[in-house]
Amino acid sequence: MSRSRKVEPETAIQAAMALFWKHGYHDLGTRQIEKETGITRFTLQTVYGGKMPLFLKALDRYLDTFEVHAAPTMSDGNLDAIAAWFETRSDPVMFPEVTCYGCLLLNSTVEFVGENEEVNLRADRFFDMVRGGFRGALDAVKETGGVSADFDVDAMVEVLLSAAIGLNIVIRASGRNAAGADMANAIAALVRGWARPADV
Amino acid sequence: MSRSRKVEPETAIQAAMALFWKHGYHDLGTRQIEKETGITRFTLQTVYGGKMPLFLKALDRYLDTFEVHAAPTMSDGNLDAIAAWFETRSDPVMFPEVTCYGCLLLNSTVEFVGENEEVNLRADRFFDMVRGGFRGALDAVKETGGVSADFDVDAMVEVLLSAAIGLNIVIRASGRNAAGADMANAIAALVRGWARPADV
DNA sequence: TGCATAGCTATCCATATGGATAGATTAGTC
DNA sequence: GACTAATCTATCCATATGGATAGCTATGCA
Repeated sequence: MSRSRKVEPETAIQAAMALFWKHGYHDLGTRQIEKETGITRFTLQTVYGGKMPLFLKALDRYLDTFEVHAAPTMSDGNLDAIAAWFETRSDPVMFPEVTCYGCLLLNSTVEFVGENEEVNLRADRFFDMVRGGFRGALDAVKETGGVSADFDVDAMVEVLLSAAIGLNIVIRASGRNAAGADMANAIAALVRGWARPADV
Repeated sequence: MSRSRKVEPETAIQAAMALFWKHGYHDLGTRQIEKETGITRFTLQTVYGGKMPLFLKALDRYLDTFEVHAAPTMSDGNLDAIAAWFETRSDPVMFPEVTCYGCLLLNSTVEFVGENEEVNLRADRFFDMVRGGFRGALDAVKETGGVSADFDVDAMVEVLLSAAIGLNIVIRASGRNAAGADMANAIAALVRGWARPADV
């Protein structure tokens, strides 16, 4: 049979994802990828098809992980769960060493200005996931009477999305998750404030 | 005396600012700057000192303009003014052909990951301006009784900042100001909803 | 033990980058 | 009209980039 890969393909793509997360696409060279992930420049070409395909693979891996572990999916009808989702962001239990660089997909979206179709597809998936998560959560809250009857779910989904984006950008700007603490707490307070007055 | 510049220095820096706005720093070459602004590569070196100094000059110019024309400065104690500031963002009267690329300073902050001190200084100035603007506006509203007495100004400043950032990122992601309409309207609705119940 | 397969090392290449420089050109001044 | 100074044009340069290729090496089955 053949010779075995120097680094596990799975480990390799995780490492590549972390690199793109921090440096973005254009500011990361294939030689640096080789040095820091162990993926040979040869393998980068023959196995992954080049730098851009590897990048897209990293985006997909990011989205898969995000979907399972990080996306807002609280549908227990509790505003607190939404608030906590924001609070956790500034003090994450998982992967703090990469999440301090913000959100890989937001970063990529900013970098490519919506001019790369492949990146756009991933961005669409990402925004759908986040919007859908918030909508499901707020729908459940409204259904259980956690907010007043005239609460505009669609509008507040957009508000939550904007807040989530802002929080991630602020964190990236400083490179520290904790730098988003004030903002995260403020958003959490806003969300909790949506509780039906009688229930407070 | 000496020969006169091919393009007005003022026109040149405006054009350079627009280019950096769209393309960012790393993805814009000096030859492209030369072609699209009229700034000779020679002049870029001798007069502006190189690509990075020109970029920083563009950032400063952006901030100066932002401070005068775009920063939130409504201190009339009216929540509507704050709401309108967001609504205007998705249908700007001024410079729609560049504002559709988001906010130059946010873009730069994302690109440099807080690792360039000169860029950091500009980012600090920017965030101070926005936070200060929102705080002044909300303070005035609270003072005139436009919101309830227990309204947490500091927290809602952070909420507005996160919303403003999110809005600009969404717009950049699509390259169209109008793409931020739903989000802008939602944020405006949120702000108007802060009005003291008795006043609604 | 030998052979086939796939990965690795080490180059090579065309291109693009930011920057430097030398000679031509244009302006205002004496 | 000649001189001076700043800008322009046209190169040149060292470096870095993504990608391609040729020969070496390790792996596991026959």
